[in-house]
Amino acid sequence: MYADIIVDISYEKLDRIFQYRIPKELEGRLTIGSRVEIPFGAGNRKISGYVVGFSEYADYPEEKLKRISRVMENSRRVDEIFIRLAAWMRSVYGSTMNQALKTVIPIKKTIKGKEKKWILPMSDMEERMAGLGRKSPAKERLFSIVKDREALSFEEATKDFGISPAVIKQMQELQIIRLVSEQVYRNPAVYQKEREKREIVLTAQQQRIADDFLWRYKKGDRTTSLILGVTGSGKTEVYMKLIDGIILQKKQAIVLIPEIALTFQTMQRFYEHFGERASIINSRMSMGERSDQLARAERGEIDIIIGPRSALFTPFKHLGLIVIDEEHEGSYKSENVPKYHARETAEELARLTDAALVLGSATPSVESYYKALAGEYRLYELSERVGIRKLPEVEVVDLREELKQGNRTMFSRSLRKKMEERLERKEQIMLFLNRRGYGGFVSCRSCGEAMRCPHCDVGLTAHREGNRRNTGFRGEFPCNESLRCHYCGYQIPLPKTCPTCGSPYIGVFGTGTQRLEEAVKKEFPQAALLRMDMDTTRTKDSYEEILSAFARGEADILIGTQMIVKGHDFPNVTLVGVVAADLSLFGADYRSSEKTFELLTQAAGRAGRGDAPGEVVIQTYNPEHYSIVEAAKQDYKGFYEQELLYRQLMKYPPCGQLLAVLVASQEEEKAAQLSDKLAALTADLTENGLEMLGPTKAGISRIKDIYRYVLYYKEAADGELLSEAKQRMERFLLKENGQEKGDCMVQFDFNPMINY
DNA sequence: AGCACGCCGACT
DNA sequence: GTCGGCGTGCTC
Repeated sequence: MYADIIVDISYEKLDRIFQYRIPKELEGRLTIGSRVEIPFGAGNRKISGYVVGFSEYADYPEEKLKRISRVMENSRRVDEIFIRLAAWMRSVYGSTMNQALKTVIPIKKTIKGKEKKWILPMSDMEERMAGLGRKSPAKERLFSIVKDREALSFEEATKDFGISPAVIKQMQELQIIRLVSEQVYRNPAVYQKEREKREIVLTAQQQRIADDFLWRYKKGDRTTSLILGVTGSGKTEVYMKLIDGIILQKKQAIVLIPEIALTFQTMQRFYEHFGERASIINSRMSMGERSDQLARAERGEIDIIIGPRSALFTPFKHLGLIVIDEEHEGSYKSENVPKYHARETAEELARLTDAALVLGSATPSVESYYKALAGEYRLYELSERVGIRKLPEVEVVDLREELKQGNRTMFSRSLRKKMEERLERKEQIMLFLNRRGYGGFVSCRSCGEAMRCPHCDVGLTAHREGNRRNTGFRGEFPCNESLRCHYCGYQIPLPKTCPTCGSPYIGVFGTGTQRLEEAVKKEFPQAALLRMDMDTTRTKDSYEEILSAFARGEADILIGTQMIVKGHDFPNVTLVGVVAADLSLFGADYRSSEKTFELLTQAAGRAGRGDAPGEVVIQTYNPEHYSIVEAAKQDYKGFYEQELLYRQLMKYPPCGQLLAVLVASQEEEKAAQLSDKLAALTADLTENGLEMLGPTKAGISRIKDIYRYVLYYKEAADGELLSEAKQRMERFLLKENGQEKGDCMVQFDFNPMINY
């Protein structure tokens, strides 16, 4: 047996596995995660590394393998746990150990590798240069460059002036120059002034849940809990009470929140109660700020961290509780390899650390509710809304009827009437459309040819930059109308004539937020509008800006995509209009109904959170579809029952497991060949009940000139055959191709959230 | 990152 | 020849 070891040096080129012999005296004393001291490099200098696996055979000339010097007993438990977690992620999600480790322990690399280094001249550098005995042209060269300057970046020196790092290092030691690394540590969180902690007052229902959970926690029961709480039932208060309880036992807590809901309001509530013992991480923070927070956590200066998916990897020494709010959110699944799901990973982390996991949602994922009903999770229900707020009244409008009546606008008569009323009463309106951009695709009405991206196999979408105020564009596009690719960002001005046949009759089809905005402007010219979608929120803060502008009452109507329905309370909003509920219903995705139900339920929850009662209008061509019917009733369980039938029938999760294998290559032929090969490799498993779909060209068969083939596997039971299939493919790829070589890239994605 | 190897020009 | 500086490449 040999040990696979990752070297504890923060340098990219060393970021891979090295194999070592295991000396007799250490046999059986090493586990994955052990920290060891090893001889490394030509000088056999002693460095530390982590055992990340064991191999029976050496992949490297056996005689060259060195022996592990010793185990470092004082290795930190946290590291060990994260390495085990990475090993778990590797085997479950199919990535390399390094990719997994990078996701789990990102600090080391970033803190040393990413910061910018500067070379500064020293005041007495001339004398020191003169003091050099021998001639040294490279030093002279650097000297002449630096002496007239304030500073020179390290990169510039090595790349542009061809000075090697060795020389720079020497000159630093000779005190001719000075090296400064730029670390921008802006003051991170805006801390509350010392003030009285705000105590949490719970309703009887909330209190019962908290008591029951903490009682079981003290007994050592670590069953995962699912809190099904209708919107406005005060899940956050319950979380805070649970955290209070585990802090009393000297434990720490991680609270995961979807990035989009990480608003100032949310953090405020935690700060008000927990003060400086709580800290927040978000994607707007610089690497420095982020690792600063993680260091504080490791030192035990904080007890609670609140953040998105990646906050899961906060190195607490005494983790006791992980809370995942809005657990159904798609953003908990990583888009990057390893494509881990925060919920599943949190479950494993909780197991490794003996922490408890609490999930919460008004519309739990079908998977989680299924487990709760099966008794695998403990189910808690919060059915009462806090205060006396009533559920909004929901009206479903059949757009087919509207069409029959000759109404061809985007607004049904009912929605229009209600909008007029609100505008008169100076109340606010939200219009929700599950689609971005100005319109759908652009095509020629003469020859029927659609405008497509030359690099990605998708249609281009039209964008109009008329309304500068809200668009977030800073005038970098000269044209007023443009065609853009949503995948690679390719952009051309909107052609006046068809590039294929020359006809001037080209037009924009479909609907989008910009189109809706124009329609509203035409119908309600007196109303002030704000629009929020991917295009108006390019910059990190514009999201917050738009929402707070709306909260301040600077506009009567907020138009937007799903972004506007998450989090945020707008007390003055009394009408929510879902303009076309079907848009998310027919995505070629088994989660379409679930997504639609979630979005509609959330959208409805936005109305009438203040004193005025709220109304919701859902416009649809499918008024009898269960996700619309049940969303209108705000009935999660009703939706779940019908959705489960569909999942059972189709063997989709939770009644089955899916594995998507994506094979990508610059050369289409190679991707096709490899995907065929992988299919052949696993073909015999179909006899045992594994279903294989494909391989075929991916739905988007080309992105940025990389061809994509996809292979789907489906299994009714526990996913054992899927793992078997994945393992076979991995082994094959490692042998034949060495992971990514062979000009192909292969990615595994379990129960994917997207369509390939 | 740190170390050694080998090249190259300069000087004994 | 030989010595030191400098770039390059490797590290199980």
